[in-house]
Formats: sequence, C-alpha cells, structure tokens
Amino acid sequence: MAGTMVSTTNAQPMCETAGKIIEAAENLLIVSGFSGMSARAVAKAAKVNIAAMRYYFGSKQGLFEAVVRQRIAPVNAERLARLAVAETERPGSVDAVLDAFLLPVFAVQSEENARLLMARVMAEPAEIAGPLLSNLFQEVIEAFVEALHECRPEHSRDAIARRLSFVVGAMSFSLLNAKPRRFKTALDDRSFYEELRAFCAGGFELAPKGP
Amino acid sequence: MAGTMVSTTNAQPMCETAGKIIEAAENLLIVSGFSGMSARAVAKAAKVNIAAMRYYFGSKQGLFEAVVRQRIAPVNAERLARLAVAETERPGSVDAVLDAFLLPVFAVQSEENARLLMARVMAEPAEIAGPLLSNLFQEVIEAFVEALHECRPEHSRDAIARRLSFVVGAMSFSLLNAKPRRFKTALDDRSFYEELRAFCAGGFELAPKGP
DNA sequence: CAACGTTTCAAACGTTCGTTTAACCTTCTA
DNA sequence: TAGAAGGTTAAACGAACGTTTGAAACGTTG
Repeated sequence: MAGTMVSTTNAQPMCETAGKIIEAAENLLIVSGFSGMSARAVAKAAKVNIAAMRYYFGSKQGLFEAVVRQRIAPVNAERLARLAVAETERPGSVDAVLDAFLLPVFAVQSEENARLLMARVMAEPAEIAGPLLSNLFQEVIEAFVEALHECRPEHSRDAIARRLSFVVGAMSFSLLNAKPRRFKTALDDRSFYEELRAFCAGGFELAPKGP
Repeated sequence: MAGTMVSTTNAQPMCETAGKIIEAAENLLIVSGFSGMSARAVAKAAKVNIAAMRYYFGSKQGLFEAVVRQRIAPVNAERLARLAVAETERPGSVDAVLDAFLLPVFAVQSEENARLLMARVMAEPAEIAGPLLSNLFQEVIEAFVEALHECRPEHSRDAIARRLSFVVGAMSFSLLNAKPRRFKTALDDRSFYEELRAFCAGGFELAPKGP
C-alpha cells in the first residue's frame, strides 16, 4: 500500500508538499493536458521529489483526479445550492437556473485557474477523464435538466440535456480559446459572463423547428 | 531533407502508404488526442513501418497537421462558399449565416470522423494546434464575424466574435461528449443539428444586458 | 535516549517515446 | 545490363516516460 495517500473525498488540511504538487500539476494540466504533462515536470515545478507524487496520490492518474476533484467539486456544490435558491425565489426562470449553473464558475473567489482547469478537463479524451467526470457531474446534470425542464416543459428532457451540453460547450471552449485569442475576444470577466449568459438564455427561448 | 514528403497545401493523389497512415492517425487522434497518440501505434494500426511516417510527413507533428488540414480545409472552403450564397439569397438572416457555418460540418458527405476530428483538434492544447488552427480559421472567422455583424449591427464586432466562439464551443463540445454520452443525448444527426442551430440562432437574438 | 511512524530523497527500474540510419526492394531509364 | 530514383524495411539511437526501491531525515512519543 502507498503510505498515507490523501483522501479524495474531503478537502483536509493536507501537508505542504501535497499542496505544492497539486498546484504545480494544475498549472501544467491547464496548458498541456494530461498526456502532455509529465510527472517529472510536475515534480520539478513543485520543487519536490518525484517519488512524493506516488506517495501522496498513488499515480499520475491519481494526482490528476485529485486536482480535478478539488476544483470541480466545490463549483458543483455551489451550483446545487444556488439552484435550490433559484427554484424557490424565481421559479420557472431559465435565466435564474442558468445563473445558478454558470455563476459559480465565474464567482470572484474562484480564480482564473479554476475556470481554465475545468475547461481543459472537459476537453480531455474520454479514456482519461470520462469516468471521473461522470461521477462529478451526474448529480448536477440531472438536477439542472430537471429544473430546466420545469421552466420549458414543451422541450423533451433529451432536448434539454442536449442544450445543456451546448451551454457547457460554449463556456468551456470559449475559456480554452480565450488565451490564444483565436477569436480575439477581450476577456473582461464581467462582460464575458454577461455575454455568455445572454447567449445561452437565448438558446433556450426558441423551440426546435420542423415537424 | 526528407525524401518526397507530401505537400501540405494541396490534396494530391498521395500514395497508398501515406493514405493508410493518415487514416490510422485520424482514428487514433480522435480517441486519444495528439499527446496520447503514439507514432508507433499509428504505424501499427496502419500496418506500415514507422519510418514511413517520417518519410512522408517529416515528424509526428507534420502528420498531425496533414491529418487536420485534409479534414478541415474542405469544410472551411465549403463554409465560405455557402456564406457567399447566403449573403445574396437571404441577406441579413442570422439563420442563413449559421447554416453556412454549421451545415458543412454535418453534411452527409463528410463522415462522422470529420466531425469528431474537428472537435478533438479544437480541444487540443494551444501549444500543439494553436498556430495551425489560427491559419486554418482566420479567414473563415473574419468572414463570418463580418457577415453576422451585418445581420446584427447593434452588436459590436467583439461581441459577435465572442458569440461565434460560443457557437463553435457548443458544436465541438457536444460532439466530443456525444460518444461517452455524458449528456445522454441521442445522436440522431438530423435532430441534433436542428437543435444546435436553433440554440445558436437563439443565442444571437438577445442583446447583451446591462447599462 | 531509544524506538517508532511519517515524510523526503537520490537512484535506478524497465518501458516506450520520436527519431534516425543504412540497407534492401522495386521500377523506370539510359 | 547498369544505374539512378523512389519507396519500404528492420534495427537501433538517445532521451524521456511512469513507477519503484531502500535508505536517510524528520518529528513524536514512550
């Protein structure tokens, strides 16, 4: 067995070394992805011996999952909390539901790294991040599909789910490509979010065409 | 210098070996991404000696760019052609412009691999696909931003560009995640496209909020 | 101090990576 | 028939990969 190995389910104090590893891994993950990030590069960036990675996280894959969980779990928890509020305070409002889904990603306390990591992980090949993301997102997706279905009962749940995936895609992709500036969008966080929310809300307004 | 090396600018007949390499590389690229795909795995899948890769494409990166160009260049050419038609036949129609942008990706003659490859490449880290994608998409993006700006002059060009990136994101991401079925969307191509187009069109209807 | 569990380290494990060499085979030309 | 050119091959290059080992350093407790 591998020494102590920090639990993956709770965010305990966690010693300094494990924290440095996670931070370095996060930064490298954002720019290179899982396969492009070498464990040795992480150790070097964290100024830590490479064996510490196995000691704390078991493997490179284990480190990856720890990084992702630490960033995404709080965002999803916040999403569910805000959704509960939205459903009581503004029932039937697509805007409110979308805010509950999107705002936790852009909230001030979550740094830019959280956004970029989320986008990068979403773009990871299924064989790397698939099961992990299924676990992390299943509850959230079900809850938001249900909430949106109540706002727009004329859409099938399948249609709602598809459109929610469009929302996630619009958010993830534009975050990923904001840096290289392929679409030369100025990344003023506030107006970026307003634009994204407006786009997504509009996307739910129209019923699908055709018979 | 590396023997003959197929030109990267035109799609000439290309010998059987090079074709087999490209086909195998495409399939592996879709499921594993660039960093996760090894040149040896490509050679094995193509039943070809690994040195043939360098002979025809110079390097793994060269092979990657050849695969991407061969798939994306025709799509973008078709986009521009359809845009020209749309601008004369249905001037001012966002729907027509979006069709010109999206339909070439879903056209019947372009196989599913073309869609999946495009989505996977868009999700590739910038250090791998950045410059290539900039070259391939610059003209298309400029043209479509301009066309959409003429349809919706009340939006700034920056806002239009941002929303176009949302469109690309919605398309790419939902294609990427259609296989693992994280959003359990049934991938009937026809209705999928209808839904995507409706979502994106709706996204252009609303002006951004705020002062 | 002695003994213990925890954390860190240098060093090496075997494997696989992308790349390269040099020889071989075929095909066409002189 | 000799030779050049184009295409393919097996074999190996050095480097980097993720992982593992075993012992040194550490802090705590008896």
